[in-house]
This record gives sequence, structure tokens and C-alpha cells, in this order.
Amino acid sequence: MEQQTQQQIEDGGNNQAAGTNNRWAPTPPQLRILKGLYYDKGFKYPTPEQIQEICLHLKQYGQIEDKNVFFWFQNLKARERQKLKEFRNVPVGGSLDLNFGSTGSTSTDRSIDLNFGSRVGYGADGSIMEQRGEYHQEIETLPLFPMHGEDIFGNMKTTSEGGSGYGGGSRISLELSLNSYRDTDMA
Amino acid sequence: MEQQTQQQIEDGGNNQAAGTNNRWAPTPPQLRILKGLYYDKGFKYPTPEQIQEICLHLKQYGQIEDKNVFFWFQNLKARERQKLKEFRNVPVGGSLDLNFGSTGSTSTDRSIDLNFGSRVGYGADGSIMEQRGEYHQEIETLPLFPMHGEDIFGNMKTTSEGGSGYGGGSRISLELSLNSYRDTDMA
DNA sequence: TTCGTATGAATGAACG
DNA sequence: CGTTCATTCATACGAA
Repeated sequence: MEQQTQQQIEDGGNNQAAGTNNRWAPTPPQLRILKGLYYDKGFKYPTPEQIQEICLHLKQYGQIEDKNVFFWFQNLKARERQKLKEFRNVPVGGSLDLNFGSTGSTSTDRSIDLNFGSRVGYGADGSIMEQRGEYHQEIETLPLFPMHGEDIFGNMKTTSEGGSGYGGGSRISLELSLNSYRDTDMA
Repeated sequence: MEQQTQQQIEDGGNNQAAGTNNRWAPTPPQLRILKGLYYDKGFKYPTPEQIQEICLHLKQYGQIEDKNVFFWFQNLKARERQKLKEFRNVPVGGSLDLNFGSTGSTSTDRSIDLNFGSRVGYGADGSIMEQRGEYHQEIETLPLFPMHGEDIFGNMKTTSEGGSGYGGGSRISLELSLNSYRDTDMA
């Protein structure tokens, strides 16, 4: 995704250039309303329409965008969840170990679930191939798209709804497209 | 610097062994190619076969699996749509509320419009035409969610569609909620 | 200044 | 497909 998104936060007419406020921060009234919705009303899952509405109302208390409201709810939910999860394994023996609130540096014992292909029918291999000994650096003299004479179209389940009916007819154009991005600078 | 470039991507030689980091992160070349396909080529709906092909090609730029490509396209499509959804919606009353969207000042948003899905189409005047079975005109008073103070602490998921789709209801109650925090004093 | 924490923002992954 | 979850990056701010 574009990663230049979080820079200019659209001042609605009042601009201060020097990187003073790059990042939105809720004004006290905004924060009060948001918290009121979340905690008092238990309003935690606003729909996009409701996000707009909230945002619209909050605009009278300061500059704000839809995505700010969106992220605010997302973050609050996520962090509440996270805290609960970390409280669960507090040693019941004795000493309180209040290590929550840290930025994930504390090694928690959350089991990593590499559930693969659970629902997404692309049924790939699922094998985590370790990186090769040396990293394949992006070389300028990248050879043309290597002939995939192998049967790469073999183990695909094709259960995706995207099945347009054809079975690889557009391979040529895709190949060309991929090749056209060998070393263009657009990152 | 107009880009903060989420570091974490591809430590340049040795990806972490299994266990430390599970989440795939596109390397810059991979990102470049993917974005090129999506934006420049307008390639948004890869078939499973094409996903494999793309993935195979991208493997020379770092570890990657089919599902990563799959998710990448899914997420980009979803978020672009979500953005459009949040930034439209001028109140039907006719307020002079404009410049909702804003992040596009210096953004390299070269999103080439092309065949959307099969759900909504845009008229020449910018109006949105539902292409499904029926219309739904008035979006004024629709008691969507019954939250007025107390019994809301259940598990309200407020999934916008109540059957016929189209959220946008709940204006009344939300407004009330917003108004109720006009001048209360709380933390 | 440096460090730690709180939090906005981004995005990969997954659910229904 | 739209929405939600999980994890991480980035940054503002206060304490040491």
C-alpha cells in the first residue's frame, strides 16, 4: 500500500507547514466523546457510515478525518484485547508481574498459529521454505522471465471464486507485465 | 522525508528463521512489481493460476508464498474500496461539506479505474446506482441498533446490513449519543 | 539526551 | 467481499 498516507493530514483550511503535527491527536472534547461512545455506550463496532457520522460531529472540536475515528476504535479494541490476553498468564503464585503495556518486547507465550489454508482454497504447499543460503539480490541484469517449463499449475485447487473460466490463457500477458517491472524505479 | 517506509522488510541477506517472525513482508522489489500490476496494469483479480505465477516470479526477490500474493490483492482491493466508501456520502440534505478526502495531495495515487466488481456502478453524475435487485431510497430514520444506555453490553456487532443492505441508518440514536457528551465531565 | 510508555497508523492474515 | 483481528512501525511526551 502507499506508505505516504500518513503525512499530510488534511488541514481543513488551517495549515502549519513545519512538521508540527503530522499525526492526528484527539482534542479533549473529541476524546471525551469517543470514550463515551466506547465505554459508556459500549459502542465498539461502528460501521463506515457511523464512522463518518461520528467524524462529522467531532469536526466541530477540531480537525479530524474518518480514518482517525476508524483507527481509534481499532486500536482501542486491539489494545484492550491485548491487555486481557497478557493478564491471563500472570503467575498465580505470588509476585505480581505487571509487564503489560510494553511494546511487545516482553516475550509472551502466545502460541503462534500458522494455520494455513484454513479457508482460503488456494491450497499451497504450506511448507515454510527456509531462505536460501544467500539472498537473491535484486540484480540489474535479471534474466528474462525464466521459462516455467515445470508444471506450476498442478497443485492449485482452483476453488477460488475468481475462476474466470479460462485456465491460463493470460499467461503471456502476465509474463510480459512481470517482465516490465524488472528494474524500474518507482518504489 | 515523505516516507517512513515501514522497516522490517527483508533484512537484506538473512531472513529470520522460523519462529521469530511469521508474518510475510514484501521486499521492495516485490512491492514494486505488485503495485505495478495492480495500479499500472489494472490487474486486480488474479486467478489462482496467475497468483502462482506471480508468486513464482516474486520468489527471486525474497521468500513468498501463494497466499501472500492472494492476501495482498485482497487487502488492497478491500482497502481501496473502504476508502472510497468513507470519503463519499455527502448528506442528502445538501450541506456544503466538501474536501472529505485529502490524502491525495502529493500521493502517488495513480489508481487506474477499471472494471469494478459487480456490485455498484457509478453514473455520469456521480450518483451511485445499486445494481442489485432493489432500490433503497430513504436513509433517514432507521432504528438500527438498540443501544440507549444499558443493555448494550451484549455482543452487538452492528453488521450494517439488516437484510436489504445499505447501512446509514442509526443516525438518530448515534446523534443522541454524540449529543449526550456535550458537556459532561468524565475522564 | 536517552529511555520507556502511550498511541496513531499501516498492513498481513483471517473470519463470516 | 466487507469487516475484524493481530502485530508491528513510528512518533509524541514525560520521567530519569
